[in-house]
Order: sequence, then C-alpha cells, then structure tokens
Amino acid sequence: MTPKPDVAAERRAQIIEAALTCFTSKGYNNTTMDDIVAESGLSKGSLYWYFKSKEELFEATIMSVFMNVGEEAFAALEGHATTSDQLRAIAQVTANLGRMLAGYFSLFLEFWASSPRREESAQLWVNMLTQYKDLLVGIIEEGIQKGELKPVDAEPLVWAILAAYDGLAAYLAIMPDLDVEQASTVFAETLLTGLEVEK
Amino acid sequence: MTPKPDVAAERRAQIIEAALTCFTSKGYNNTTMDDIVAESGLSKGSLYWYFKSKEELFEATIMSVFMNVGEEAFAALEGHATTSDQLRAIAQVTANLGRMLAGYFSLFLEFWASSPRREESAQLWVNMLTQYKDLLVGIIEEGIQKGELKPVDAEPLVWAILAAYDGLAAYLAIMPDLDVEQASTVFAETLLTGLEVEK
Amino acid sequence: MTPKPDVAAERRAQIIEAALTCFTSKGYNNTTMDDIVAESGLSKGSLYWYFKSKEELFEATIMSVFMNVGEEAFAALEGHATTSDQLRAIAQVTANLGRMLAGYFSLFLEFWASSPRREESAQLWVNMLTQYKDLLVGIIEEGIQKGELKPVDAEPLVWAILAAYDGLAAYLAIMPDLDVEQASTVFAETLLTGLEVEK
Amino acid sequence: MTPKPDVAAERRAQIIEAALTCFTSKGYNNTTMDDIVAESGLSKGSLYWYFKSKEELFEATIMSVFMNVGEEAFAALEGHATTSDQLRAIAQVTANLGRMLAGYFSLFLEFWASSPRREESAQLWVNMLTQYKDLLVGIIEEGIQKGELKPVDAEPLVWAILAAYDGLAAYLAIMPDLDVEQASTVFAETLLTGLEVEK
DNA sequence: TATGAATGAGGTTTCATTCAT
DNA sequence: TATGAATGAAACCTCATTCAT
Repeated sequence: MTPKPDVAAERRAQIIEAALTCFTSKGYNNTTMDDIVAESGLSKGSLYWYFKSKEELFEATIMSVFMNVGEEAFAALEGHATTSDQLRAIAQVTANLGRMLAGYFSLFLEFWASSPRREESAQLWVNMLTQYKDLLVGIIEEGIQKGELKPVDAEPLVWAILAAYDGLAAYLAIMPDLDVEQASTVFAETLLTGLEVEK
Repeated sequence: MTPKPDVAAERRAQIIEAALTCFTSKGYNNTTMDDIVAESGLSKGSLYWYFKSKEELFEATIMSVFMNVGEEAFAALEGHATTSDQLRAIAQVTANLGRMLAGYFSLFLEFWASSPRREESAQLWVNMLTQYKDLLVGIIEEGIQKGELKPVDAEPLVWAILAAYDGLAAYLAIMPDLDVEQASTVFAETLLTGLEVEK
Repeated sequence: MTPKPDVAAERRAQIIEAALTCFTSKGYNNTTMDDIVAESGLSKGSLYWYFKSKEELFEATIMSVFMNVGEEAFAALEGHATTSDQLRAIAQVTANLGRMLAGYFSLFLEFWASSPRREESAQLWVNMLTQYKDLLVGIIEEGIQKGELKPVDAEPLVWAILAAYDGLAAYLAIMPDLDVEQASTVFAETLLTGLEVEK
Repeated sequence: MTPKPDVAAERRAQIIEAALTCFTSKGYNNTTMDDIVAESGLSKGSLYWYFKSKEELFEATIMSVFMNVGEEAFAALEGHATTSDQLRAIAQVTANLGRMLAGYFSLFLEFWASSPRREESAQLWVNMLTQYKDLLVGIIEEGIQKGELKPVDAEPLVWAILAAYDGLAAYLAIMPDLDVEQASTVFAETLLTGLEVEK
C-alpha cells in the first residue's frame, strides 16, 4: 500500500551528505569525485546519474546547507513580539547563523574564486544573503518606526553586520581558537548601545 | 662590470606582478603556471628558478600584497594625535584597507581552503591579522584609559570589526555593486556612537 | 550477464606485456609512459587505473618475468633423481636461466641504480636470488652428504656461480655476439671437475 | 719559471671527481648537473666548458675509473714468474678488481641501459673487458702450454670468470652484507682444483 | 675562462567525465 | 537504475643545455 518511496530523493540526499563531508573537510578543489564516491558508498556512475557535474553537485550541496541553516535561523526569529526582544534575537540568531555557517562561507568563496563563471556562481550566495538582509532590514526599520531605535540607514548597516558574522566564520576556519561567541556578544552589545534610543 | 644591482629582485617583482594579475582575475586553482608564464613574458624555467612551486609563488604574492597594503594602512594612522581623530582614522583606514584587500581575502581563502596543509597556510593571514588587531586594540584601550571611550573588552570587538571589513571585501567580490563605502560609514558611526562617552 | 571473468587480469597482462617490450628495448628511464600507452593500445588513464605509478608498473613487470622464468627453471630441475644428473641439470638450467634473464638483470640494475629508494628496490631481486640460491645450495649439500662431491662451503660458491650467470646475461646485453652457451658449458665443466670426487 | 700548470687538466680532474661521487651515490639518471655543480664547487658554465654534455662527462668519469683500476690490476700481475703464482695472482687480482669495480659495473649498466645509443655506449665497457680478458687468456694458455693446467678452451672460461666477478660486484651493490671475499676465495679454489693437473 | 640566469621540451600524474554492460 | 573500467586533456614540475656578460 505504501507507495514505493522516492529512491531518487534518498540517493540525492545520500550523495549530498557525502559531498558535504568531503567538501568541508578538504575544500572544493581538493575533493575528488572519487572521494565522494568512497564516502557515499555509491558508484561513480550513480553520482553522475543524479548530478551532471561536480559543479552542480557542489551547488546542490550548498543549497542544502542554506535550507537547513535558513530554516533554523528564521524559526529562531519567530515568537519575539516586541522589537527589543527581536533585537536581542537578531544578535543571538545571527551569531548562531555565523557559527552554523562557519566553514561554508569559506567553502563557497573557494568555489566562487576558482569558478570559471564567477558571476553565475556568485548568485548562489548573493540570493541567500539578500534574503537574509531583507529580513533584518525589515526588523530594524520597524524598530525605528516604533521609536525604539535611532533613525539609521538600515541597509548598509545590515550589510556590514552580516559581513562581520561571515567574516568571523571565515576567521574561525583559519583560527580555530578564536572565541567567536565572545566577539559576537561584545560586538552586538556595542552596536545595540549605539542603536537604542536612550530612555 | 655593469653594476646590475639586482636582477633577481627585478625578476621576482616581475613574476609576482604577473602572478597577482592572474590570481586575482582567475583565482588560485584556475590559474596555471602557463598563464603566469604568458603574462610575465618569461619562461617556465625562470618561474621555477625564482620560486620553487606554485604554492611558494602564491605565498610570495600574498606577502607582497601585505607589504603594500600594510604600509599604506599604517601610514594613514600616523599623525592623528587625539583619540577622537584616531577613531575616525580607524574607520577610514580600515575601510580603505577593506577596499584594498577586496579580492585578496577571498583569494587567500581559496588558497587556504584547497591547501592540503591548511594549518600552515593559515599562518600567512593569521600573522597579518594579528598584527593589525594589536594595533587597533592598543588604540581603543588608550581611548578607554583617557576616558574618551566607555570601558569595553577591546580584543573581541576588534576581531568582529576586522571581520566586518574582510567580510565586506569578500561581499564586494561577489557583489560588485555593493556600496562598501556607505556600509563602512554607517557601520563606523553606529559603533562609535555605542563606544563614545556621552558628553 | 556476460561472464567476463576477469577483465582486470587481462588488462594487467596486456599492460605488462607492453611495458616489458618497451623497458627491454629502451631501458627504464628512457621508456615514457606514453611509449607504453602507444605499445599497449590503451589510454594513459587505463595504465594508471591498473598501476598507480611507473615504478609500480616496473615492479609488476619484473615480478611477472620472475614468475615465468622461475617456473621454467624449477620445472627443469624436477625429474632428475641422481645427484649427478642434478648437477648437469644445474648447469643446463642455470645457463638457460641466464639466457632467459639476459637483459632483465641489466634492466633491473638500471632501475635500482636510478631509484631514489634503493634499499627498497633491491628487495625485489634479492628475494628472487635468495630463493634460487637456497635451491642450489640444497642440491650441492646433498651431493656432499652422499659423498659424490668434495666438501665445500656451498653458499659462497653458489653466490659466485649465480653471479657468473647474471654477469654473462649482462655481458650478452652489451656484447650480443658473446657465445654464452659455450662459456656456460666450459665454465660448468671446469667447476664440476673441481667439485666431483675422483672415482 | 715554473710553467703555469695546466689549469684545464686540474679542472677536468676536479669535475670528474665530483661527478664520480655523485654518480656512484645516486646513479646516473638520478644525478643532475646541478648536483655535480654543487659537489665540484664550480659553475654550471665551467662544466659545459670542459665537457660538452652529461653523457660525455659520464664517459670521461668511467674512463678515469678504468685508468686507475686497470693500472692497479696490471701492476699486481707483474712480478709473478711461475704460472702457479700467476694463477693465484689471477684470483687475488680479479677479486680485488671486483671489489674495486663494485658499483661501477652497475653504474655503467644503468648508463648503458638508459642510453638511446646503446651500441655506442657499450663500447666503453666492452673495450675494457676485452683488454682484461686477453690478458687472462694469455696467462691460462701459457699455463696449459707449460703443462701445469689441463687443456681447456680458455676464452669462454675467462668470460665466465670475469662475469662472475662483475656479477658479484653488482650483487654487492644490492646486497651490502654479501661476503664477496669469501665467495671469491671458494670460487677461485674450486676452479683451480678443476684446472690444475694432478701431480 | 668563468659565471649563473634563462630556456622550453618533455616527463609523470591527476581527475572530471563518459559509456558499454 | 547502477556499475566501474576507460578516456585524455591538462596540470605541475625537472633539468640538460645555452649564452650574454
């Protein structure tokens, strides 16, 4: 009675999982399709049956990371009614986001940097960043409207904030001992102090 | 008999310049030694006469970028007597630094990410970052001592700030239309507002 | 569905045969992988699919020679019941062995001489020599026990005898007109005269 | 007053000595001209001033070994009036010769094996072998004429004997623990027993 | 004579991709 | 669907040799 579960979806997930493991531990260029074959337990032919190139597989892998990370991030934002709470949540969520993305940002940059078609490759991450930026800008502008935050040009500020978290993620990759949590907390507090309207 | 002071220095510079051109436009992995040969106008043998591997050439190239960028950055900091001026200078200089490093950060990350000996490769950039971080931390702590800045844990904050500028540099690489200058300004002002002691 | 028992074994044999042809006619260093590719009719990738380096291919090739030669040699020794017959057989077989190995000995020495890891490379031939030496020593010592041969320190003698046949094989390589058969016969007769107990 | 000593001869000797050191320790193919440059303390240009190619330098090096070894060998033969003494001397000298040539034989075989013009390369060693063979054949035939040795076809026998010593030299290269002296002694005694006329 | 920077053909090896089964 | 043997373009690097000084 149960319909034959989609074997394709299962295989794709299996391959993406193996690919993610390889890509994050060895980088994009240093990962061979054979590495992924070995890690996945499938055959070379199967990889090319489900993904037509290494590039496409990488993109699918990054997209899958976005899905997971994005879901968690957006979920964390829900349920904070007041702007004040949301502001703290921004800090918290973005810090988590940074930690979650640690490694993926540099992985993506590696892919982008060595891609022959950079413009195209960039879209992958640009789309994701833009989406997240819009969310944060919306929250900040709402806070300004409510009179809880000083007037500020939200968009450029948000770009810098996102950059800080992506940058910290990248730093963490090359400096494993960096205390990202502490950096994130002090950074967020300083920014909030600068943003909040004194009561 | 000709003085010919240092043909070696000249050749190295020639090669590094060609390498930088290639690396920044095509990335580390996508640049072949033949590309650099063509760009430099020298022969393959000459490249290997002066640099014993592609890796070593890359490292020399990045170091050379550091030298130039570092010099300009540190020079800009000089000549600002008061802490207040220095703080503005930090923003200005770091923004410039970010712009100057635009592309190099992602180039380096690509190299690091696809390096089989990541720990080792990381040192290149870690050293440079640490040096710059120490400078900024010193200035901020001085400002705190002078009573011009609120007490704050300077080191983690500086990491986040540096990360923001490196992150913006990376964003610029994948989003050429991003207005880094504006982002930098709003970001710096917000941070300064949060840092400065109210008069 | 086709049984296709072992395409791998067939391919390996095909490659080894081509490699042997190239190695013996041009030497190890002078043979390029492209030569073997051309001779085998396969692709470069296939060579590296079955053998992970030129060195490994060479070793497999030499081993295969050992197998063939060794089999024939040992087979020839069988079936000679009396020590006297065995002694003649030694001469005959070893002479044949020498002729069969003509060229392989110098080929191996070339490989060994230009190997960066000589100790390791030497094992290949040392193992083979030791095995054959033990066989001959056993026969001679049996002859001594039976009283058919004068007491003699068999091991050093056998080393010299083997060396003579390997040396002749090498000579044949550089002096194609050398009459190895005649040399072998006279040499063996002289040695046997010196060894045999007078009746 | 002293005529400017021939600097050319001195330089050649200096280069040949360095070359010999390199060739014997690393083999012909594995020795680079730069190795010899470093070992000799001269410049690359100088090497090519005195020897027009690596091949020619190798040949000069081998010839120089022949000169030295040959001189000692022939000198040792002198002064033995009776055939009996000469026979012992043959064994002794040839054993010494073997030891002296240890390594050179395999070095030469490596060179020959990887030479694109083998015929030509072979002459180097063939000439030297023939010269030595003729000497030994002469002595043996004289002994036969004097009635001290059994009639035997001297030439093929001598080839085998020389081959044994060259072979042992080669064995020594791949089996450093081989007791060549013992092998040589037992071998010579056995041969002499087979050759000498019983009194 | 002497130097050492410069050359470039050619070597080994890798690896994304294909395709017969 | 699934397999894994087969392909070959292209990468990095070496090194004998040359030549301007």
